[in-house]
Amino acid sequence: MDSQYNPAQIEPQIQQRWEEQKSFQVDVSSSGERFYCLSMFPYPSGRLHMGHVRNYTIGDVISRYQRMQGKSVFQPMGWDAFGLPAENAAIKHNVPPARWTYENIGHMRGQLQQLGFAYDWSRELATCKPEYYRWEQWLFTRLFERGLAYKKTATVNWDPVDQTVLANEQVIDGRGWRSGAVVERREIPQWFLKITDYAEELLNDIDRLEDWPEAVKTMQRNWIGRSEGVELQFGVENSDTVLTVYTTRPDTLMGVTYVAVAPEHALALTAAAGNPAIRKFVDECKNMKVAEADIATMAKRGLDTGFKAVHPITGETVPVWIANFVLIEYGSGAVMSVPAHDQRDYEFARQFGLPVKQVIFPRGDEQVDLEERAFTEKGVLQNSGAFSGLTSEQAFDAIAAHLEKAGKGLRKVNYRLRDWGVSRQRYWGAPIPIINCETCGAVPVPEDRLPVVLPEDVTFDGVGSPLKKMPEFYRTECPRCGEAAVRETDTFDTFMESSWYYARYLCRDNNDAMLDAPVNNWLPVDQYIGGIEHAILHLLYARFYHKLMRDLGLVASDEPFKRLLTQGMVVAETYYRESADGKKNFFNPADVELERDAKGKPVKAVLKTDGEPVAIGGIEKMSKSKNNGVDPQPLIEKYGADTVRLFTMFASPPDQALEWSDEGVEGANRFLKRLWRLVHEHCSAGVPKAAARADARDDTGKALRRKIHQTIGKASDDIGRRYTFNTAIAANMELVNELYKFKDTSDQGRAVMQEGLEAVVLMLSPIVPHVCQVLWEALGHDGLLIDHPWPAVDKAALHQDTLELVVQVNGKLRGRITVPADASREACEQAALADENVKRHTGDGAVRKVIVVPGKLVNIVV
RNA sequence: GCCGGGGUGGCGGAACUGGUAGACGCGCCGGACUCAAAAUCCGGUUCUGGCGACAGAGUGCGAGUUCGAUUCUCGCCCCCGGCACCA
Repeated sequence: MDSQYNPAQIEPQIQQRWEEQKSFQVDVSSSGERFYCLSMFPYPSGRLHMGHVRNYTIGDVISRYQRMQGKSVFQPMGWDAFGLPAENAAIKHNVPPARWTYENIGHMRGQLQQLGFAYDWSRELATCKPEYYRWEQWLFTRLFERGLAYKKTATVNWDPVDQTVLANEQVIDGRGWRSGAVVERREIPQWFLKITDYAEELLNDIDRLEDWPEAVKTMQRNWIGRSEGVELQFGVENSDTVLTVYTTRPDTLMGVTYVAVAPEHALALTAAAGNPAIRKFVDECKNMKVAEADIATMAKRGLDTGFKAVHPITGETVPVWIANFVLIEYGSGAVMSVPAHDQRDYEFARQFGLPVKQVIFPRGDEQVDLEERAFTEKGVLQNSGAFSGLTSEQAFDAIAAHLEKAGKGLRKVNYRLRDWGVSRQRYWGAPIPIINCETCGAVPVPEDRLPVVLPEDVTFDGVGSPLKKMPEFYRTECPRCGEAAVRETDTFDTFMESSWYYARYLCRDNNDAMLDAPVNNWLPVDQYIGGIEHAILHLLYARFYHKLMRDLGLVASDEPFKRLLTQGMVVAETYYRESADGKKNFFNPADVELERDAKGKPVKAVLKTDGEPVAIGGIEKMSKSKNNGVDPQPLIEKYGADTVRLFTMFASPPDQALEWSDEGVEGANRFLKRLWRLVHEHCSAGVPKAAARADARDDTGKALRRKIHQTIGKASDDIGRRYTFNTAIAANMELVNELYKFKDTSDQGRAVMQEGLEAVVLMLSPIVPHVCQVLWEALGHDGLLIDHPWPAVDKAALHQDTLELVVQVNGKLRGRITVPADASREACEQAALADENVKRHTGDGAVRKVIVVPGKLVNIVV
């Protein structure tokens, strides 16, 4: 071996050997124990960012570890290739989205290969290819036939100047990002998948996801949002309209003082027709975003329609108001309002001088001050006619029964979850396989005419979808009646592609079916890894899709992902200068130098190019807008893939945010060089014969062997069970420090050293596979390390004759004692009480109690 | 606003089941090697007081449970992720 660690030289060589031997190609039909390890595939944005490197290193470490456990491991990679950025790039650089995407894929594939990930590249897929999305189109037509896909109107952000629908992120301060025009809400017809039909199963099956993070499961439960309540009707005076509302608190029904409807509600439109002020208000309500966060935080606005709603029990009337926060899409677009017992209703009533009627009173002596806020807890009913005196729980049943008997209401289980809108008014996506015929309506494209291929050679001007300007695409004939008809020009939400790719990897080349039988040998995915930002949408849609595919007989399991690891974000310091107009101009951390005080605390940051100071802006998620992204490419070139992999695994546990640090990368590289030198030094004196058994008799040798096997135990648990790769690495660094101190050059000593070095190389190999392969060979082994089993703990080496115990007096640390490993409680107690410093603190005080925690501590209570 | 997560030295983090707070790394300080620098090696490094032995304080803030709390309970503050058309 070379005396110098030279990653630029060894990494391509090792990668080439893996490739030549097809080390990571998997025979899907092979038998034996299987492990499917999947990282969320990337959007091909152009270059890998640190988030990708982190995600894929985690997956690679788990894959390589599982392989060392003797399993057949499948780890694929592909491209979530449809999406908005390709269209933005097309507008900006005048390049077709397809070309831009394929070029990005080419570049990023090269970067992934440089990082040495153990992917089966023979199964790579890209979702923008017709061979992929044809099956998604096929599935959609099946769902359409089953009534699981349907069309209804939905609200979108409409840019009146660009004549286009905007994504929420394209609406900035209420205006279109390109046109600057005030964005309007607009209702347009769109396709939906009935995920609500699966709400109950999606909720119940969360309980079976034992190896998912609790946080993700809780978020999904809350997102689905099952509730039990009553759906009831208010009549409207001088109108045929019936206002249907849903409430989880029917016990508060007698406290209703008004009913609120959405600005788009039929009753609001009727009121607007005869009243210019109402008309104006309804129009103004259109100027708001569709995002829930914006709706929840915006100023509440309302106006009386003049209509009176008739209370379903008392027959009394209450006013009907239009409120901007009531959404036409959720439920019926109307809500009953009980200001005394709902905080939002309370604030609205206060703002507009509507009455507050208390009907629920606390059970105990709790004080209720309706001048301050609503009383939202349950209690006992008063002022509620026949229901007065009942508890909230009793009143729920009594009022529900009363309404049901009168035909004015029904108990109902409700879900917060809404059906999944899959239409996008965009070009770069999978075409929705529907033909609109004037006589036959929406007709699915027949199976033998799929895929509906997206034309890739397009000109892009940014106004509307190019598909709408391509008669050769949309002009067709109705598959049913043969008359001239028009193709759907909307495309699918890209979540459609990412909801089933994990299964398609296993039969990528099957052109006869979406999935085939052998995929079930590998599903569900054993380990899925991706960003926490996907905790709800992507992971819920994929679960839904899996159940759809199951019900179509395509998969045999109920859930797609057995174990889930959600990685934290990659964040970095931000630096900026403010220009005269108050605009912040951000600088990349790579271009900034820090000045520190005597303690090393950063006090000032200067730009490398001009030496002038820049402001330190705080740590944020790496992003283009803050210009704090660190490009992994130069780091790979400077330090090698192993160093980048080691740093990303060492800097923090995978589920927490990772803060970027150039010095940390330097440190990771230093450790690899240190390990290299240690092996080199050891081997330059000749490699001990494999037959020489490490069996130390002296104390230092025994202590080192104990450390070696303790480290194996810890690293096995950290990598195999806990997924705390940072602590596994730290444990190996400790071991390397111990090996450096070990100077015994006898045959016996060198055998222990050999044992220790082999253990470190094996344990680190999933994380830094290239350097470990070279060191493994230097240590006298032939062939590929990836096929060597994970090291085992020698229990005999762990034995200890004596233990150190901590002694506390009243819970404070006062001394340490060394006792035989098998010392009795009493012996530990005696030894503790005999300690000089302990004596000083116990003094003359009577010992009230002594707590002995075996192997850990003795606490003396005085 | 709602749902979820987080807050520990100068910094990233460790402490896994209520039991030694600060492992490991970075940074900084000192030393060795060198003509010198880099690299490397060795030592120190939570804060305060003390030559030291040691003592006091300390895990966002305020209370509580406990022999003992970073860990459990309650109330608050701040930061981050998601909120259905970014992926």
